[in-house]
Amino acid sequence: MAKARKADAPTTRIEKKEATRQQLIAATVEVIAADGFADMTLAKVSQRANVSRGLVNFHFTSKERLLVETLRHLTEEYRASWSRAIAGPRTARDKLLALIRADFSPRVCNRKKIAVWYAFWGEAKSRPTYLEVCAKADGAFAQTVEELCVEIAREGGYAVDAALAARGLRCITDGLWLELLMAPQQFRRDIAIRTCLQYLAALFPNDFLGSEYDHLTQAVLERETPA
Amino acid sequence: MAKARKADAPTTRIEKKEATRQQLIAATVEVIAADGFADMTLAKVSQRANVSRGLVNFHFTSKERLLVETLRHLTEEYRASWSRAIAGPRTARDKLLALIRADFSPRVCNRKKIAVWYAFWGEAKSRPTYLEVCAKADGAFAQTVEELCVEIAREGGYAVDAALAARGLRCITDGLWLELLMAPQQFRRDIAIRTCLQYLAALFPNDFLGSEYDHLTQAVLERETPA
DNA sequence: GATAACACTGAACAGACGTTCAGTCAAATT
DNA sequence: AATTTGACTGAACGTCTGTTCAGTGTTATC
Repeated sequence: MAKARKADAPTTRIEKKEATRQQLIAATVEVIAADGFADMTLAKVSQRANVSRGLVNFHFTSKERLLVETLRHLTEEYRASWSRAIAGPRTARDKLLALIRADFSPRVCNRKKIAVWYAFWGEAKSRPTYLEVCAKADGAFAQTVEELCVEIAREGGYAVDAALAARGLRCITDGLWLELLMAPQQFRRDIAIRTCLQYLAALFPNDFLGSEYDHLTQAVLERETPA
Repeated sequence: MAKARKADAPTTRIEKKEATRQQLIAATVEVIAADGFADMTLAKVSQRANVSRGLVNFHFTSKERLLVETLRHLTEEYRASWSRAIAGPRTARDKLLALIRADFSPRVCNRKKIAVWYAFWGEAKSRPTYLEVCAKADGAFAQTVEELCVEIAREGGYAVDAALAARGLRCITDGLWLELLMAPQQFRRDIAIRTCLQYLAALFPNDFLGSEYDHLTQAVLERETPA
């Protein structure tokens, strides 16, 4: 029984270390979402993670570093979400639909996570490190959306500025996130997706307009129902 | 010379009181933009406003109240901006254009102000008062945009969901604000306005598309040049 | 011109904050 | 089995926080 152990309880030292590290990051997200950036405290984080006060500094050296690592975790999670989403479909049109689907998937698009995103964005101007971390992630996402729009415009023979179209789509999804944050009672996932589809249908009617419209919304929603 | 005094230096007590009150709110905006919500301190605010430490509590009772009043000031300033903008034009189309123009006017749409907006939004989930203040303002704005879209859709005979169209436009402007905050070097006012115009042109082609497209952008920009 | 009102000051206070570190104990190594 | 390693604890620290309040000087009132 030297190396044998229960499957769900990692006992090796490095596994355990990484586990509590993730636990601390998760607790940080919880605390920021619950109390806001200004009232986020290492005492609260360690309490929510069920560890001692001093452990955060042991793992992350300082509060600021913990925050940066939390932001990195968020961006990586988001990147993984959309990059997984576009891996399946073949056509640019279907990839774009998958991207929208991923953007409103409950895993990344829920009020708790979005509150944390906005908290970091609000601090970004005064802490350039946050800006840097976000810029890298946003840049990759923006480029992907733009490439898809370019391809759709080219293949469909649309006379639209694809870069502008891509920027518009990204803005709409960001704005919808804000609506979930600020007016959660009137936010509905299906309406959010319809807002995006309406935009795409207006710009690329041959690809997104018509009988498939409602069908698409439906299909997108069905895949989301788990949460 | 009983009541006579220099025009630019208010000397009556209530005038002076209101002046320093506004000074404190302005200083709060400055500090949040410069240091972020988490590092905003009454000591910094009073220092930037050139008043003593204890004065904030004299005027606003508590730090939290100062923040609420600052948010109220921001929402009121924004409301005044767009409501002044739509007062001039006659047609719904021109009102909508004026609304967009106002949304990107340097007076309300600059990186400092937007950083503060996002700071408050990031805290809104944990402080319902912020949510309440914003909800009222956003509700009025949303309704106005929707009414304009409804009128354009009806008069132009467009077969679009006007509510959805209005929501999309609001989201685009919000998203563009985020771009100014997070990627200021690549943000350009003319591109932002074009992004909105492209959206409107796609939904209401007869009103926003065609030869006037570039002309409109130009006209909008000319009015903005002062800043 | 005397009195009252009041915007404003700045030192003082208690509490909470991030950070440090000597000590602990279980897991890895020998 | 003995030893070393290192993740983890929790009390202690200096600092900075929002808030209070007795005192001050100017403005308004009588």
